[in-house]
Amino acid sequence: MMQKTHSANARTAQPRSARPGRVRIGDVAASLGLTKGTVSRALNGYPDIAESTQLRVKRAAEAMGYRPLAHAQAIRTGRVRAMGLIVEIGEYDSHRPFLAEFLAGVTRAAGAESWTLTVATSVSPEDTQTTLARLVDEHKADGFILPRTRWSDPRVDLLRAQGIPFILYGRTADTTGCAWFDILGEDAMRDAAVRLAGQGHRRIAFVNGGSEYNFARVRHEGYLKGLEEAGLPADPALMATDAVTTEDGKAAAERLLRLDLPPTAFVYATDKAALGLYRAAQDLGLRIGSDLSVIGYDGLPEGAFAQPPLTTYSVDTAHAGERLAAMLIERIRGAAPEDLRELAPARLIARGSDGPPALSSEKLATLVRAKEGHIQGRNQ
Amino acid sequence: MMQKTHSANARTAQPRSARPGRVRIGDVAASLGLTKGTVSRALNGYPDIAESTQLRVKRAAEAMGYRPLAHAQAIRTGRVRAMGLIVEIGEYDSHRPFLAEFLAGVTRAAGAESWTLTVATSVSPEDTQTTLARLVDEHKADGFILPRTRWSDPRVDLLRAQGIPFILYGRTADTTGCAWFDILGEDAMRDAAVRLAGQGHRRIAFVNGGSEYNFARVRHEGYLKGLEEAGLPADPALMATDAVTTEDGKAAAERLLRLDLPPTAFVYATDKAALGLYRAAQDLGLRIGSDLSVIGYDGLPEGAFAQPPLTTYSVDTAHAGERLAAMLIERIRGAAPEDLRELAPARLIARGSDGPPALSSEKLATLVRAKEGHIQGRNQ
DNA sequence: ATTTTCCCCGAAACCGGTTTCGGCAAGGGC
DNA sequence: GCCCTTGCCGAAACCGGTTTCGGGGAAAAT
Repeated sequence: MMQKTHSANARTAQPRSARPGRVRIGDVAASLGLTKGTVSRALNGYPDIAESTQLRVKRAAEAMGYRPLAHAQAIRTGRVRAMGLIVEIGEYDSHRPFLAEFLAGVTRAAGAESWTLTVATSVSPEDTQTTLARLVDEHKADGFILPRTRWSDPRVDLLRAQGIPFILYGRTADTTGCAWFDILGEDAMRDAAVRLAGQGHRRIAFVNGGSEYNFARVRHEGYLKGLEEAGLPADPALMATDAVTTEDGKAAAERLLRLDLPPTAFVYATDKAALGLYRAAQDLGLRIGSDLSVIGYDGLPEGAFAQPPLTTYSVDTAHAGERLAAMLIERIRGAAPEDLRELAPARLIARGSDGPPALSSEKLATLVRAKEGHIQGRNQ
Repeated sequence: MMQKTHSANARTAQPRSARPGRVRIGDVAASLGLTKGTVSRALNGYPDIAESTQLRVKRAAEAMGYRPLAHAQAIRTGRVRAMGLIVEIGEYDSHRPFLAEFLAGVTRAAGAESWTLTVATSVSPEDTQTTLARLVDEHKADGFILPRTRWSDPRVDLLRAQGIPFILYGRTADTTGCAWFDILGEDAMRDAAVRLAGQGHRRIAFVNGGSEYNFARVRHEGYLKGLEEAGLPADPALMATDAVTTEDGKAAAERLLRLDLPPTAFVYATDKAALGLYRAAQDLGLRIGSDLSVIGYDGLPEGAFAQPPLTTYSVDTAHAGERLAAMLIERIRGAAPEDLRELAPARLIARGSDGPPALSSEKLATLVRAKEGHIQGRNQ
């Protein structure tokens, strides 16, 4: 192993350490007849440096193009000015479509403070823990953004135990020491249910996402609250869980439509799953927006291209990233976690997938049964 | 500004630098009765340390859970063990769907060597330059992955001038000092043309992507080569450029189909644009896979769900990321750029969007004209 | 038996910053 | 006129590693 390193070093034949030509703090100091300690304090705004000197130093540093090495500062300050993000990339990963926007938001806010973002990926929760531990051990980041919060989240346990700052995108069970930013998915689901009830729907189904995540919990609560506000009974038969993919969403829709009294309206916790209803409807010859109403959540671009375009509660993912990054920096700088808790609403994008029911549940049931018999007959 | 920092420090009230409880190299040394210099050399496999000592040290370090601080090493070695990636997120960004896979590949390979990835985003080429300069100045990365290479690429100029290692995802005009990994888009386009010709098509159109990128250049060449191999003439009227979005792809298709002798087959440089042909075909009442044939490129997931599913040349983006990261590390360790140039083929996924032409160009032309007149008539 | 060689390792410098400590000079109070 | 602040900066320690240099001791050569 050493051989490798040695020969490599030999080949590059560069001066043993940093880039040549780089201007160091000593250079700035020398050019001003000061010591590097003074320059450092001046640049960092210490109060025991004369205002005039401070200005002189800053001007000179600017002119000479001096930029302190982040890792050289880090050795003393213990801060690398970087935040960590571990993206869990499963087989069917639902934040894939938002990743670019999210990163854009995070890096924009981070860059504004001259921070950077260290990204890692993982394929499973266990892998996430391992990777997180490595980043922590090597201190590659001063704090972490934890997306897709689980109800009981091992990442939180790890970081809390080590006393490392973090911020959640989402909420979690044990809130002690937790800062977070989250979207009010519960409000969206509540509004969706109320909206559909207002259109005349009486049987409104709810298809939830992966139940290990916290967002599923709060969205479910919101849906229930919506029913309550609308004066509708909560029927467990009308609720499905763990619809992650479009296929899942389709399967859930089919099951619900085969009920004796099927729902005429559907609230989906995710757009991706909601698109499954479109396929189920197509198979059954039902028209979305009249025979069936559906409201989704996320603001997935594909939803806008569906026929009819999907009514949804859209999340500003870039903004979420920005807030998370900014808040994490505050947290690392010492702000109390209790003061860093922010919730933002999702925004309704009313499109064509919901409206007054064209059929009663009874009529819908006969229609479905007729079609199903037909399909079965064909298949046999 | 200082006030802020000061009060923040006071609030956290942590020991002034690194985490308490962290085991440092001195601790390992003390526990073995050695000096930290010796421990460092032992861990880094220097040949002037006795084999037995080396083993003893490594075992102790392992047992004590010692992990050197990356930035503490960096101050002397000049290496932070991190690579940089700047993702340009424009309005219609075509690598968005691949970003997750790409990051997965990059971080997998990087993590295998205990490297990390620093990600930044930008909104324009100018922004990219600024961001790149900042990362370079602060030495947040030892080298960079440059995706979406342009024919003349300012990022290359900047890094070359500063002597900072980089690797291209794609190729560029001036290859001096450049290492790269790329997909043989030219071969894919050539094969696509030959394949369509083999199915009996005589007029094969080509709809290219953004012409500022190098990939457009090579894919165009491949298409021309394919025509030549098939013994077909190259007709400039059958070629379109800069189709970035699905809308662009649709517009290009419509223009081409209005020709006196429209093409019966289309080679698209990107799947995203190719999906535009589906919309154009739908409007004109033409069936894809018989009336019109189309072959795309990228392996976009949406293509599989189109009706009929899109035949395409699929790119293994995760693999590309892995190779790029691994090669960049080699480059940084001193390998010559000339030895780090790798090309991989795209893989044909034959689906239902291509086949023998059901109509001649002449018949197709009358069909289109009839339909167009109809639409115009309706619109007026 | 002495000298030379070589193998190991300790001591100390070094990397590029930050932070502590102390001292000098000017200003203020008595 | 003297002492005590106060403001400002230099000197030096420090952070956690890496790398250079040199020397002690055992083995090999003479």
